[in-house]
Amino acid sequence: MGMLPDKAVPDIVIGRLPIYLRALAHLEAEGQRIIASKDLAKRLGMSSAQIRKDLSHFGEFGKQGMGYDVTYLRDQLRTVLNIDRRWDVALVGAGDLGHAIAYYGGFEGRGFHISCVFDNNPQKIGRRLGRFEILDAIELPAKLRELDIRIAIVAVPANAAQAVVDDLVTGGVKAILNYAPITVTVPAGVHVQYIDPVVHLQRMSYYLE
Amino acid sequence: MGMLPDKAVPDIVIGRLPIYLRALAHLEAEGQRIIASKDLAKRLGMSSAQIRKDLSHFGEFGKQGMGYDVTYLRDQLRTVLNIDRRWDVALVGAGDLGHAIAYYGGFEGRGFHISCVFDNNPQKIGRRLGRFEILDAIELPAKLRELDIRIAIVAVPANAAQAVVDDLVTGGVKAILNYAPITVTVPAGVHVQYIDPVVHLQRMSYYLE
DNA sequence: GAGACTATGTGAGACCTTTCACAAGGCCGC
DNA sequence: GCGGCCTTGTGAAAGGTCTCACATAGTCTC
Repeated sequence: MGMLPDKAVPDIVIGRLPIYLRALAHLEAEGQRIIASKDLAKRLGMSSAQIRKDLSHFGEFGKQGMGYDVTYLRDQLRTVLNIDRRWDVALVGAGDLGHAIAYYGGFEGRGFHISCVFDNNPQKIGRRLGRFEILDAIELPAKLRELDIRIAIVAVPANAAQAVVDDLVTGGVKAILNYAPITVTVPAGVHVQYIDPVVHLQRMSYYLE
Repeated sequence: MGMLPDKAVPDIVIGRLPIYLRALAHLEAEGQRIIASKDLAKRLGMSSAQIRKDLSHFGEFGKQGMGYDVTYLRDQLRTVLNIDRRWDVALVGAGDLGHAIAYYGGFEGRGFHISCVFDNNPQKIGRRLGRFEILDAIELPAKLRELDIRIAIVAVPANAAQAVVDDLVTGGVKAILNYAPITVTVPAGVHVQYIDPVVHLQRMSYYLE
């Protein structure tokens, strides 16, 4: 009945697009107008064929003999990644880590905007964290629905993370960036990405000595 | 002449070991003595066969009919990952991000210990950041060799990151955790892992709407 | 405007990773 | 100690990803 969907693009390809996008932003800042897959590949430490094949999932963005127009390709990738708009993001956890995230200036200009901060500590609720008033985590699901928020960042201790994630899912969140050092469970259709610096360090220490 | 090396274990397998280790630490804290691959897999949202095959690269750690002894497997994974010891880590960058990292309590107890902090800002050099005196980044390579440091964390702005990484490599560092939002180039044999929260968010925003 | 050069987009094949499915081995109750 | 039950460790097969290499199409020089 409906048209057949394109075969889904592999997630591993999606994962590389933000890397390409980041490199293109730097190239543009450097004033470079055109970039060949070979040169981009060199910069990123990968093969040019991989870049070309990745991009080919979404269209033909290059010019044979020339390469890619930096600005055009950047705009195309933004569209593909759904960041040709600004996403509001909820931050849960107003401790040291939440503090650092709330003050981090790198979200604006790359598609994201922290719009509210939650904590469950009565000492903190109602206080300010930078430009935010800290909201009561008990209101999490209701507030998320009210603000129509789809993305959240979790910066709470490991033992609170699963409960927070459950509340986020109840509130309609579909994408979670989890700084808590624990693997959480979510229903199908909800995406989770993890940031645990120790996991990265441990992965590299395997190769040491 | 020398004995043939075992076929190298795929890096993707190495990347999962810290996840297993983290889950085992939680299981142990919960008082669980034994865990079956099936139950661990459920907790981590993966297949039990993958866990068993991953572990089989390093030995036979389980008991048929029973599962794995939590403490024993945890110790074995620590040994495999070379974290049955403590690694000293250098932190470069004493800004907001460096501050948050220096104060993060999660390194101790998981194999790592921040042992020195560098910055290139004359206003900061000589001041204190928590328990650290901030050292002059100009002395990076010499100091790293003196202290025999193999692992570093980069928390400087993107435009300074490549120069810092080059200094780290000169100083003998073999593993770099890079918080700067830029892909850096390193010689073969040096490992880099990236933490850029925006990259993670962008990857998930593809699936939204 | 013709020829030399360059870089894309892409099938085909090589290579890598995951899953399947089962033999082998260990526990438990009676 | 025997039968039933359970889970590991692992070849083989299936599935996924990357690289190769080239036809195609565009640029640039003269």
